[in-house]
Amino acid sequence: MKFEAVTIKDIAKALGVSTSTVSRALRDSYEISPETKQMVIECAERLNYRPNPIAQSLKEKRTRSIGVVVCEIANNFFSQIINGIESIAYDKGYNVIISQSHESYEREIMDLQYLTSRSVDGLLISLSTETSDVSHLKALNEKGLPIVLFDRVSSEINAPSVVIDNFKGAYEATEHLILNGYRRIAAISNSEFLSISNERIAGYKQALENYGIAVDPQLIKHCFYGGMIYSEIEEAVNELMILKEKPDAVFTASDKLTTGCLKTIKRRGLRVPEEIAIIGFSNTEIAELIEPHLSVIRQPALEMGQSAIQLLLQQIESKRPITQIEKRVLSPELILGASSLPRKLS
Amino acid sequence: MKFEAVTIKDIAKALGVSTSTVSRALRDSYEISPETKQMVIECAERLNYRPNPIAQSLKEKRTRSIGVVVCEIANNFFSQIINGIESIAYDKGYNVIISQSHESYEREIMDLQYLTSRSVDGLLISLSTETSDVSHLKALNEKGLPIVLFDRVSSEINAPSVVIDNFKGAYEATEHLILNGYRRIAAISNSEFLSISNERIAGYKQALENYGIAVDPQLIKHCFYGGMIYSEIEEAVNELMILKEKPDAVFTASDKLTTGCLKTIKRRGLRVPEEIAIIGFSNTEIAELIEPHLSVIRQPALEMGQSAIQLLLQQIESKRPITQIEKRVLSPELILGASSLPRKLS
DNA sequence: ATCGTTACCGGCAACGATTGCGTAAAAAAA
DNA sequence: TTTTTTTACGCAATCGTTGCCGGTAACGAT
Repeated sequence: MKFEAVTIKDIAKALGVSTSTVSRALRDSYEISPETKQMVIECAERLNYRPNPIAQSLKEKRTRSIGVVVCEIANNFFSQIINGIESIAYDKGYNVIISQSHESYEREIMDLQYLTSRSVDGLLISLSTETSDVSHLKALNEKGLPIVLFDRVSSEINAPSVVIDNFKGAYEATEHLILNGYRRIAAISNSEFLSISNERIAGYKQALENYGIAVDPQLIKHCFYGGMIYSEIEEAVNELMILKEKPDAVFTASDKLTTGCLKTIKRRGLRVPEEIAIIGFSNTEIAELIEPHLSVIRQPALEMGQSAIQLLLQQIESKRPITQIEKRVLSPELILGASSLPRKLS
Repeated sequence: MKFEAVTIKDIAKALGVSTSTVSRALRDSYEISPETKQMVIECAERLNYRPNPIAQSLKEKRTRSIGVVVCEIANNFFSQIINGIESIAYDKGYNVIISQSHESYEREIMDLQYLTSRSVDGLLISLSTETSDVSHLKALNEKGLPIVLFDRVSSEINAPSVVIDNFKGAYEATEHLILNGYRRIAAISNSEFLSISNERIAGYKQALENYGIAVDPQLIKHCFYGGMIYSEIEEAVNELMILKEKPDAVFTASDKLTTGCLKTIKRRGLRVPEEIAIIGFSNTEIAELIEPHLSVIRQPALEMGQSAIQLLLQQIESKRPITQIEKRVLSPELILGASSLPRKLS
């Protein structure tokens, strides 16, 4: 398939027919006699012919490949999503081209440029932290490139999306802490520019309000890079712990933040949950191994990936542009461990 | 870039020159006058022209894309490797097409078929557990497809490779256990068909022998799917724990095996390291959060990915076939925690 | 005998970019 | 002024595949 690839011409020459005939025979056209078809198909098999997808792409203006942009591959949540995407794409004969934005707006633009220049048939993207202006995506979408947003979305783009019910996840986690007796609950979240971040903080606030606890802005920390840089988390935790009224619990809004926060807490020698309880978003598969067992809000990452690519393929393979913009909302799951056990009053 | 992509023809028409002139001007050919070049370049920018890589591929018989086959994306070790691959590929203008074999030989064959039919310029692969026959890869390689093997390799294929010094990692881990006073050291490893598995077990055995400890076959367990199926590990541990002479320590030979084994041990309520010590290969970023802190052999995954793609690009971009088959060996790193602390004699 | 169908198949062009070859015009050499 | 050289560009083929148009033979109908 590399140097001496067999082409339709070789078959034509071998059989003494025209390339058009071969092409049609292979595509099972009605205007080719059964005998010729038979002959062509046999010859193709004998020569181990594989159609050249490059040439097909050039003609048909489709590449059967889709682009995926995430901030980071080496991340439980995103690698699980990619797993979901890949599995379905594979079944449908599409291939997946992966790019990382590393949370950089510029890099995201570059990625997109690159992917579109490679003529992907569609795009799956979770926005970078730095991305506040989405006009590049809007432009692409309006030009007719099928796009599906997932996880970190933007309402400005008129495209289907798959998200987690972030509000609910955060609300339930916070409520759980409240019901277990915690009152000064801190929140550590990603950049405030991120959709997911705001929704999660909103859920957190709503829970506090519903239970008559005042929201204290001092207790809300944002880590711009979402914990990609560990010192960011460390600083946030430190700032919380030097408060006059220290928090008795903390809610963390992402995977890296959760593990990073716990790491800092442990390094400071604080006992969990006695001195500070913790619950957070995380897709780690080893919450059970962490001491104390970590209470987590788990996101259905695999399903998210599958949903996203399904929506995309649906869009790609439908002839007419979709008018109905579907927005799928998946529910996160609360998995309770010992890190948020009922508060023991001392 | 989707519907009304600007082509070289559009520029030619707009400027009243031929497409060849445009092409040559854009490629900075010496036979185009500076003024014309200037004009063409300006026009190209104005129209936001992007060369169509599909057409280029068809002509140049290269796609600037490389295929990657791993058993599983959602795995710390492999996602870190992919991160390394992607970062360098991106810089060099290549894109990365990812496939998962899910440890299945058949699926691996399919993946390969798919990737080669997409005319990737090169291939990066870590063999599936089930793969014992590598003739498909040999054939591909001999046909001229540049291949680099990583992690799970086969000596039958005449291609560059990047591996971890598995023997050393296992040896040092086992030695560490011995020096800390453990004597009945069990080993849980992947399928015995896997190169890495054998090397790690060999290192384990060598360490035992060097310290005058007899190798007990009963203490060596193989999990065919390397822990993809949790029950496999559970069973292995259970078998070890019903032995008359129970092990006092266990060495685990992969990420999933390590965490899975610890999970089982914890579920059985065994104290670590008092009742059983553990050390194993793992690339988790949160070993520190695990109680007791997990002693791990950490593999330089990012570097492995980077090394592999460098070797591949080197091969792709060199005119003549490489005669020197390079085999890079990276050193694993022992990171000691509390799970393998010196044995307290009771 | 002529015409219209039907069944089959080939030629040509096109997708977008690149390139060897040819050549007109300009510049240099005679 | 004529010849040669250089400069600068166009033509057409090519990569592998497919779509459109057209053509031919065979056959039955008129």
